Amino acid sequence: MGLTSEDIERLDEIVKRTRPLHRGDFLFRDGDRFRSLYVVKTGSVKTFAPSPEGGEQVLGFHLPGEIIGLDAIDKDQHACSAKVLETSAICEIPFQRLEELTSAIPSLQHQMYRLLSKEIGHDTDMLLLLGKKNAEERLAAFLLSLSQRLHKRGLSPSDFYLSMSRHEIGNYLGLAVETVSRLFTRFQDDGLMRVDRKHIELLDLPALEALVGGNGQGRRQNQQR
Amino acid sequence: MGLTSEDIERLDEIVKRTRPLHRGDFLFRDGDRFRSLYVVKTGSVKTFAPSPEGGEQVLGFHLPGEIIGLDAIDKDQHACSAKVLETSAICEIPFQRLEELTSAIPSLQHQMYRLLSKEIGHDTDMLLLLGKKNAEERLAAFLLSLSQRLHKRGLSPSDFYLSMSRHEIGNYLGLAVETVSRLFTRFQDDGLMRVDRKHIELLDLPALEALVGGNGQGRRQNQQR
DNA sequence: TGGTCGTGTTGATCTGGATCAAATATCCTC
DNA sequence: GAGGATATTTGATCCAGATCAACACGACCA
Repeated sequence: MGLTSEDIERLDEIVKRTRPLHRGDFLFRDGDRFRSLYVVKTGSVKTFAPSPEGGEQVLGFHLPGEIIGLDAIDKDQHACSAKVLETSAICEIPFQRLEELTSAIPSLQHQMYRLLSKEIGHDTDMLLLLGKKNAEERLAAFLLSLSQRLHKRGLSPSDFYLSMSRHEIGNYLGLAVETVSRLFTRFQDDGLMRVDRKHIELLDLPALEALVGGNGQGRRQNQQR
Repeated sequence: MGLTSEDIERLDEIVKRTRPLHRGDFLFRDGDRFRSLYVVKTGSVKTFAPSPEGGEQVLGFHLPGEIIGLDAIDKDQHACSAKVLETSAICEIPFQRLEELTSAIPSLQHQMYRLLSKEIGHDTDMLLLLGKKNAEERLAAFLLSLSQRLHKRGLSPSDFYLSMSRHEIGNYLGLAVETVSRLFTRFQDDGLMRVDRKHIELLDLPALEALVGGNGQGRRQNQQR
């Protein structure tokens, strides 16, 4: 990424490795002072924000290689909580130190801008998903997203375990638990995947992609074409 | 914001003022190479992304003081289009130049991080809105958001014109045009606001806030409490 | 003055997915 | 390994909001 090995070393110096965290542990809670970004090394983390009615909105599931906490820079305070879904190794990067480093290393600064920008892009994708896609498309998109992200880390794109509950999946996708459950059943019946508890096998990636893509016509066809 | 007048001047030097743009003009289209960020001085702009089915998702409406294009840094290419909604004055900031400047001015770099982070925060709010709120709450939130943003720029928080169509509002909020129209009528009947064509008068801000806030119970109560 | 087009409103109907209700299946805890 | 709490699944019903279908305005123009 345009960083010299010396740069990498300097970056490496400010990263704190914490001992493994376990299911249910918090990286931070909403309202906490913002100090660090976190990077998932192994395991998974969910972030979620309280909604005014007392419920919560799951904002994302974070897999190895992904960064958490970027939304807190603005207000210097976390607006969401991050909870570990399974035993995980997480790195902590004190933001103050990182910021100093990025001032000194232009290519690192550029990477930071890209990282923040990429996060906006993800959110945009979610907006499209929540605004325009039906239940089936949402779940297919979710499964494919997991698949692709795991694959990027060298893991199997078609055989993996879900570390989150159906409840959390539903919350994330704006669907009721029951709908998620029914869709898993339907997808299995249709030969798209095999589901056993938390264990997922995607049998027909192309078909799932077609579902997300453009064949099905979204929520009928809602709004502007 | 921790910038000296000299800093401001250097920043000012790289900003391009373009002649006024008119309704329908594009700042950029999705797929365009990313070169600059844009800041609305007066008027308004909508950004929207194509959805696979051929429709589009309105991603945001941008009012004076707001910045456009941050999502394109990552891929060095725009993933959405930006269209002017009414005669508007827009500033262009070549990103390359800005990036050089932020390397030299730490407080400006910090502002950039905050800006990007804030954008993520906005998107997060929208996710919550689309994922957990019903039609009524969405429209109330939309109106209040406009109100607050206009007020921040010294304009009336309760009396303004909508530069976007009902269609665009619906698309943005994940609602059908008809629903938006009906809600305007209902809000008016309930004495919350006065609507005349594009002209809006908010008569009862507190009541609107209550609608968004926590009294109504969202989409019933959906998902986790 | 009348016609056409785009936008907005209003009414009737339909439906995807939420809710409600129950029956399992898993998971802990001691 | 029994017993209670939690998660998941499945079935029945309901309803907010989408869709379908007219109709009402302007705005603009010939």
